[in-house]
Order: sequence, then C-alpha cells, then structure tokens
Amino acid sequence: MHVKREATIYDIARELNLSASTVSRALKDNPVINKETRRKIQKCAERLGYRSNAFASSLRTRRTNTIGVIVPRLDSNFMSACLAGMEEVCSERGYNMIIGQSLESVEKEAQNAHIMFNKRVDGVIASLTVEDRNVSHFQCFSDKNVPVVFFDRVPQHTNNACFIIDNYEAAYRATQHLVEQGCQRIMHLTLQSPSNVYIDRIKGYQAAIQESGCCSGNVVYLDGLNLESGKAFVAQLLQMKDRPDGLFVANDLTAVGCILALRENNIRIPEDVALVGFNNDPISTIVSPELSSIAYPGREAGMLATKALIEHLSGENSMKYTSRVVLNSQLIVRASSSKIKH
Amino acid sequence: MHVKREATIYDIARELNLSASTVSRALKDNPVINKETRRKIQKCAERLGYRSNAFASSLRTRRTNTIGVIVPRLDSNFMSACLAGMEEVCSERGYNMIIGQSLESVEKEAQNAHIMFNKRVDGVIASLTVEDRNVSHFQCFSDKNVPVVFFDRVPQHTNNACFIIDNYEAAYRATQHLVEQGCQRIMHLTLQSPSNVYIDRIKGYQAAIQESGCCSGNVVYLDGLNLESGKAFVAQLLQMKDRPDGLFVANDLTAVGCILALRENNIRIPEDVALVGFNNDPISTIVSPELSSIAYPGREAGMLATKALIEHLSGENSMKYTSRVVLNSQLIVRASSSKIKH
DNA sequence: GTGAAAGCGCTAACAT
DNA sequence: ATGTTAGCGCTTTCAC
Repeated sequence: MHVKREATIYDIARELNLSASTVSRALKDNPVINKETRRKIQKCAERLGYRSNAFASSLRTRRTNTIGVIVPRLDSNFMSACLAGMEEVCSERGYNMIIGQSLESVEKEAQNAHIMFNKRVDGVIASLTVEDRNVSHFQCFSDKNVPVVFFDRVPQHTNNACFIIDNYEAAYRATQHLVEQGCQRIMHLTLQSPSNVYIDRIKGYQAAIQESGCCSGNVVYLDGLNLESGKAFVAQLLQMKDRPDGLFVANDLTAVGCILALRENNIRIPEDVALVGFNNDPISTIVSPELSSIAYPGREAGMLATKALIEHLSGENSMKYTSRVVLNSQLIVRASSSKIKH
Repeated sequence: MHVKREATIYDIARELNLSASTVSRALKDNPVINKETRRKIQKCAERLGYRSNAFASSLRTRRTNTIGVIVPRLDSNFMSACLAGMEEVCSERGYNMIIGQSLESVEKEAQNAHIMFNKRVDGVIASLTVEDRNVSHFQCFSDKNVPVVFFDRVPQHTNNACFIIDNYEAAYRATQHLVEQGCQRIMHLTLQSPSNVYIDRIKGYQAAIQESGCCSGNVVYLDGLNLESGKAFVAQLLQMKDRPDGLFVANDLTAVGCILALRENNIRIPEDVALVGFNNDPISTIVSPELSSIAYPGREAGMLATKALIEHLSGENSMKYTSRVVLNSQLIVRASSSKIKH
C-alpha cells in the first residue's frame, strides 16, 4: 500500500502561484495577508489534506507550545480537577500538555523534570512530593529561562509563582467545627513533611485548639496517608487511656481507614469520635457514616496557574506581581462530624 | 539574564575536529564508529550539556517516537494499571506516550484522534467509548499506515489487533458464583451499549443463568453506570413484587450505589440481596459490606498492547498473527456475596 | 571509519 | 500585501 507524501506549504504555494511565506502567514491568520488570499489558501490547504508540521515549526521557532505538568499522583479527585482546569486553558490557547507523575518520589520527580527539559517544554507547572525540600532539579529550567509555576505543594522559599489553597484557614475551620460540635480532645492526623500543605494545616489546627480554650490537642504523625495508616492509628487509639473524641485527618482516605476500623471496634461515629477529612474525595460519600471534609477548587487552581504561565510565555504578564495566589476552600459537613442535630 | 545557546552536534564536531555525521552516528551508538572516537564524542557531549533536538530529528526521520493513547477516562483503577503497563514498555523502548481522554464522548474521541494524527504519533492504542459503533475517525491513521491497536473496548469488526479481557467468562463465573450461593432470581445491571465489553458480559450472564436450570434472570439497562444509577435502581427494586436476591452489576461504582441504597432501606446484604461488581476498584473494600468483584490484569493488557505496537513499528512483527488476545480475569469474593460461610 | 552535502518543512528578517 | 532568502539541527546517501 502506497503512502501519499504529506502536503507542505510549498505544495499549496505552487498550486496557487504564491510564495511559501504568504502561505505560512495565511495559515497562521496573520492579518497582513489579504482576506481573499487567506481564504483561498485555507481552502487549498484543506483540499490537499495539509497538516502543519510541528517539528519544522519548533525547529525554527524554538518553541514547542507544550507545557510540562508534574504532579505527585493523578488518581485523586483534586488532581483530576486541577488537570482538567489546566487542559481547558491550554487547549484554548493552543498549548499541549505533557503530564508526569512523581508518585511521591523526589527521584522520579527529578527524572520527570529532566524528561520535560529534554522535550523542551515552554513552561512547567508542578506540585511537589511530600518530602521536597530540595528543588534543585528545577534549576535547569530557570537556567534556560523556562518559567516554572508551582501549585498546591510548593517550595518553602521561591521566586516562582505559587498557587495554593488556604491550608491554614481550612484546618482552622475544620478544627473549630469539631470544637463547636462539643469535642474536647481533638487530634490531628497528618504526615511529618516539610511541605507547606501539612505545615500550614498543623498551624491552623493548633490555632483553633488554643483559641477554644477548653480543648486539648495533639498532632499525630502517621507514616503514610492511606487506608492502612488510618486503620493502624485506630489500633493505637484503642490502647489510649484518654481517647480522642475528635479527629481532624489530613486526607480522606486515611479518615476512611479510621472510620472502617472504628466501626469494626463498635466505636460510634460521631458520638464517640467525630471526624473531618480533607480533599472531599468521592469516597467521603461512600463510606458510612459519610465523611465531613474540606473541598477546594482544583479546577480553578489549575486554570489560574496555567493562565499565569501562558500569559508570561506570551509576554502579556511578567508573573512578578502575582507571585502567590491563595484560593479559598470550603468545609463540607456530613454525618461523621454532626453531633449536634439541627 | 543571558540564555546560553544550546549545544549542537556541530559544536561537538568542531571541538573534536570531526564531522557532524560522525558525531551523529556516535551519539546513536552506531557500531561503525571507532570505539575510542565514540567514547570521546559522548564525553564531549556531556561536557557541553548537549541534548539532542528531537524536532530536527523528527523532521528528518519523519518519526516521532511517540505513541498516542486514547481512553474513555483516566480515573479508574483499571485504566491506571493499563497506562502504567504501557508507560513501562514505552520508556524501556525509548517511546513517549501522549494520552487523551474521550470522557465517553465519540466526538471528543475523534477530536483526540485528530490531535494525535496531527502530532504525527507513530502508532495509536485506543479503548473506545461505550457508544462507539463508528470508528471512522481512526481511518486517517490507516490511510497513512500508522498502526492502531485497540484494547478493552474494541470495535466489533476490525483487522486491527485487539487486547481484551474474557468478559464472557468473567460474567459467567460471577453469575455462577451467585447461583452457587443460593440466589434464585439474579439480575444483571448494565448499559445498553454496542461495546463488546457489555455485550459479552450479558452473554456470559445469560449462559450461566440458563445452565443453572433453576434460576430466573433479567438484564436491566441503566442509563449510566455510576453511584446515582445504582441508587435509582434500588428505588425500582423496592417496588418489585418478585425482588431479585442476586445482582451482578457491570461496574463497582454502580454496585456500591446499590449497596448504599439497599442498606438505607434495611435490606440485608448478602442475605436478602447478594452482589457482585466488576473492576475490583478500591472502593469495593471501602463500602460495607465489602463488594465482591472481578479483577483483571490491566498492567499486562497495557504491556502486551504496547509491545505488539512497538514491535510492529520496528518491523519485528507484523501484528497479523496476533489479531486478538484475550486475557483472563479473576473473581474476588468478598462479604457482599458470601451467603455460605465456609 | 569518516566526511561532504543535501534536504526535511517551516519562519522571519529583509526587500520589494 | 507578497516574495526572497537563509537557516533552525539533524540524518543519510554517497564518496573517499
């Protein structure tokens, strides 16, 4: 079977007795080209089944119209929302996205960064692993003036633009809610991590505990935030002499692990222990009782970060004045923390 | 801030008093080049921070070393496993992947196909939307001799290679299991879809019902496979005079919807109604009681499909003799269908 | 084993 | 408003 050669701008030019430059301009909707000529060229391109050769173009312009996205994992509700938002903005502006997962490994993150560097992405959007204190693997981008923006999990000190949620506020409100429901001993289950996400949540939690005046609190560092670590914590809880009556858990999966194990041990939720999770994952409505959680606007975060990056790339905006954008989150109260019935 | 120009093979050539051709060959480990020269060139490349320009290369070779993957959605356990398998094979063989989601829309699928066509992927791996009977948007690839392989949801009639799971077998076994547990009236909740996935499951289910001799059965077509459609079905179920005592549900999320609604109506699981889902999603162990389900080897499916494609691309294998590969799945029995205690 | 030269398809500076 | 020209960085044929 014979494969037809691809049509090029030269084929179009020849067909219409024009130059390749004119064709090139017309196909990019350059306004200097006569409207009629433009129409004719576009018509002809279609007829010949012309498709632009992005390699030739990238070779010439040194731009790929591609942005690299590096995230810890894809399979969370929040991340899907972020990526959807990014994709929306990208496709609207004619950009492509390539996505890499670090799976919480700094090494894989660096590897992804290198791959994207070698693919010559025009810009990068990244959310760090839980243990990132070292972001030197993003240095190569700065060296070549490739802009990088961070979101959600961001470096402690950076000149790059950051798009984050109000972790402090959210944690404060979640904890305050537990206080209002009458909890007296409220623990915060989280991760020992240098990431802003966890540090800020701890601070918000502690502030709410202190302000309450009447509550005791304790931060518990788990060795992971998953079903198993939640269940394992409950095993510990059973041994405590002064059991907590409120748990603010840094993610929903862990909170669900707690719920499953608490239920298995016939501890009533929320009467004996009330829980609030974080992320508003779909599982929060599947578990019984349904889990209260913090919802935050992933789609918007993704869109904002991407817009800032693309506007910077097209020189519309230098990203100097929007170096840190904080988005609001929302506490969703469900059965797991509703001790007071209205 | 000044941006250094990228090093090219010419820079290396000049540095070592060689020609660009030699450098190009050496960097591709071409054996005709003297070992010592090769070493020197690779050393120098590293020193200069050389990175190969994929655009120039693709422009020349007309190959992108990229394969396009189109799937209905990314956010399922099965799909993540498939993609992981694909990624593994790709990176091992020096290929890149670009991923597109159709979100069950034929239109978006076609759109993705076109984008990938225009990006000139070397090959395509696709799983169709639930309503695909028309795969004409993949024709463009065949026209240019770009190989396409399908997996999971595949076209009814096609010459392309297909990698699927044993939907008939799996459904047969799931239904048989419900029969063995003593169910008498077993319904199959699924989707009205031309896709092999649903059609084969229905056939397997019906075969098991017939063979049982003693069971009555009924296929129920829902208008979606999600939490809500599962709950909505239970509302209907409550009105039935002859309620089913067994449900084989075409996916886990829907089965979980059923469980939540059944529980809310104080119908005992599995005593009054036993359930088996499909996919072995993580939620099957979060819901209470835990959901029996069918697990299938996504990673292997992804790897096999990708291997076949890449071997075809490199001419090792023409894909003519492996046009249809069927992978085995496994029934995982949990509390939702365990009426008989061992 | 190595080199010279042409060309992949496009864009942009410059000219008209 | 359109054309001329050169060159982006690489691969590959052909020659030595």
